[in-house]
Amino acid sequence: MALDADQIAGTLAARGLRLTRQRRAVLDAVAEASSSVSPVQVFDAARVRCPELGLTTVYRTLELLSEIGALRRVHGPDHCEAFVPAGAAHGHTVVCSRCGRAMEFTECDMRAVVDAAARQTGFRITEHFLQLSGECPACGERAGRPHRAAADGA
Amino acid sequence: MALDADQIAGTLAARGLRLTRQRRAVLDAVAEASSSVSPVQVFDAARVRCPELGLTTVYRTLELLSEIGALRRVHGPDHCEAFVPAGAAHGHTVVCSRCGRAMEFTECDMRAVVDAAARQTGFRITEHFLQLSGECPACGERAGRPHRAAADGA
DNA sequence: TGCTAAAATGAAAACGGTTTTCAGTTTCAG
DNA sequence: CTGAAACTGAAAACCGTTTTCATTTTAGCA
Repeated sequence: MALDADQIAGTLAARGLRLTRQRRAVLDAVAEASSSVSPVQVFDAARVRCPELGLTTVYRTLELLSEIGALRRVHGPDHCEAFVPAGAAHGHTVVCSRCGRAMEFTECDMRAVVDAAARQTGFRITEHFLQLSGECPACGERAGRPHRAAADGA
Repeated sequence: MALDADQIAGTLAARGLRLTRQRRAVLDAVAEASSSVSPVQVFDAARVRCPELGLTTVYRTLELLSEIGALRRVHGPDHCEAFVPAGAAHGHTVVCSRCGRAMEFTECDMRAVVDAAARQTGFRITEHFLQLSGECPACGERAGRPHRAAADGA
């Protein structure tokens, strides 16, 4: 997920802040994740690179990086507090209910749904959180289901 | 939100469970709320009717009523864990990010989106979790936004 | 190169919401 | 009436998050 470390470093510097080794580790951990991640997941992942990293710093950094727009907070169905790289914020996640593998999909046109909801409720809708789940191709095959082309769409 | 107490009592009875005074108080508290409510809000509201009600019971009841489909869990603006009465129809929830008020919308046709996601990822999609958030009509007006008749079919 | 002030850090304590434990009460079937 | 199961509230335990605090790192500068 394209998170330009230099650019982020610049944004921080403009505030007199720094992109330290710890912050870099947190940033990378979120960027490399295949789905939204909770603070503890970030902690575990980032610790591989930066073993002396503390959980406190993870929280502080997630907060900070959200503030400057590098990350985005999302409400996951499981963990309420989860983070995704800001670039992926408008993509959505498909999670395999068998193996947990997650993929992003970006070709999502929610306009019709959002418009319908706005029409029905009168809300001015500004955000949507969508998470799909099902069976990934690998699990489908493993379960003996013939591997139909992805474009099949059924 | 129409929550038919008799029907719920029946659903509970089918499991050998009961709609006690306390559970009834919790149910009513959520049903009467104008927005999504947190466990503590339910506690406070239900206590007016049932002063000896304990917070523990509120948690247990909210869990139970969600399980049988009488309530729906949503992500509130402040509190992650919030509840709204579940409409009879299987719908989705729109939550106001200002005041927490929630509405259901049922005219949701996710087929296009789901198909697109399946096409892009190769997943066989079986479930979706969708939550919209934005600004409810009342908050929109309060914020000085002209009341465009979104709900009036405009 | 040293020095200073600000930024940043981790460990531990504090905090607050949720869950579990437990002993006692209510309800229902027989 | 009696026994078993459902149900309850208070208190304790639990767990994720935030705050506190003493220490370390860093950038700017003489």
